[in-house]
Amino acid sequence: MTQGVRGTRDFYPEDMRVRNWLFERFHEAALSHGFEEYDAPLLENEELYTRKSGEDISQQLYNFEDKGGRKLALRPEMTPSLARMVMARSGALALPIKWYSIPQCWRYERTQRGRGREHYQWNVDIWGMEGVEADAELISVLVHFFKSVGLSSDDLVIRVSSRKVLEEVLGSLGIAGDDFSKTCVIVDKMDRLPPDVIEAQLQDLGISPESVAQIQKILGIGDLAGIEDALGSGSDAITEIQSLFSLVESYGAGGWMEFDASIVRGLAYYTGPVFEVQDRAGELRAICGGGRYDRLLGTLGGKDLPATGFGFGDMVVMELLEAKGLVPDLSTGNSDVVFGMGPELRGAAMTVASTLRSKGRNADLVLEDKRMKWVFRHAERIGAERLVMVLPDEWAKGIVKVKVLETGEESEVSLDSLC
RNA sequence: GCUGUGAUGGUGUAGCGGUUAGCACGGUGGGUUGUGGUCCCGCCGGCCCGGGUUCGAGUCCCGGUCACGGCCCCA
Repeated sequence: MTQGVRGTRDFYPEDMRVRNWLFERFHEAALSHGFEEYDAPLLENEELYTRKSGEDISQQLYNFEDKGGRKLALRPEMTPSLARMVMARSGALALPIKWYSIPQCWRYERTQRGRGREHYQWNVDIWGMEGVEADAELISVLVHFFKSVGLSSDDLVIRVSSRKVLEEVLGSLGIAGDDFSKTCVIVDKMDRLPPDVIEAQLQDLGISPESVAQIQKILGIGDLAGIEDALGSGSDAITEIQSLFSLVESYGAGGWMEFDASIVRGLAYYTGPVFEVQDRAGELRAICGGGRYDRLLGTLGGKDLPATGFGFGDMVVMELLEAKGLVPDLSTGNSDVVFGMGPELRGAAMTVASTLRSKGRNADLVLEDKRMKWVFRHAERIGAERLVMVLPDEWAKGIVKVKVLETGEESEVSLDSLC
């Protein structure tokens, strides 16, 4: 009876304080870079997510039929909703747009440590810019956030590649278009699935074992020089990646980023630079993932508009912050406890509380008949700064007693000068 | 889909065949106190459900339910 739905979390006030702290850092990092917040419904039509590219996301949809027989899904990610919103106003939006959101996202799957069926995912996206300047700006938002919670490039690394690297390799093998997207989804699983499974899936797409070996060799490259050797310095993919690294260097964030050809990402819609943030120790799942998706609107039936963005879940980063001792002790934010001695002073206590509140103090008024002992313990438990006592003799003279709890210092203050 | 571990007051836990089922927090009443944080005392409140083994089960066995992990998979 007291249990929530499997894979969901309750946020008690002490948990909510931490969540708000984290979200405030998200907001601040995005706002500091000129992004605006948006939101969309948690419920979407299922067809928004049922793509044809073999992505598992559609298998893990938290979906159902409503009373009108409509097939709906709880959003597993924010990007399709965002794409829908952008498409609906495609002619009217002043480009580029820089938007962010902290939506709750859902998926139906087996729960594990750090993986519920629900999480909050900070999404930051730029639409209407083709250049890697936009991708670099996203990296800057991320680095700003990490610094603001006390994480450094010793803790984290942003691993970057580009779908164009694979595109060039696969193109030379005669694989392009839809097959290319499907290949990316399979290649993304290479380090998780047995080689024969991967080979079988790739051969279904008409890719020979020799080509598979070629792909694997490219994916093993972990530095820019290596990939330049492999693709040739004139290649678009190389030029783009080099440009991105150079821009990130200008932001002063060069130390955070590394090239890694094995970063592919499991979503079919990526088209250009893709990245993941991982902990240096390699103990956690990816903290954040993102990339460029210039042709998503086209697949949804609209006109293409270049776009790039990332999604950043709240669970994995909290694990890291807790492990590093970076989650601060947060107080309840109550500054005053107001207590009227006895029922006849209840009204007076309300007047005092109102006065304090109008002066901008957070006042927790004791609404019941409680003993002084309880009031003190209560004030201590909620971490109040002061206890404001309305006592019979003093109140007769228009005075209240104010006690600073930490120091024990006590003073008598008239209602007029109370603040 | 496969698998492991667990379930004891409201919360967190100890107990591993015979205990008045212990402790801490909480709630409540009282003592001390300046009607006053600490401290001290009393009280409230519990063995997930159903079978079985046993003279006797919170404890062992079987089934169920739920929870938390791991694998598979992964926005």
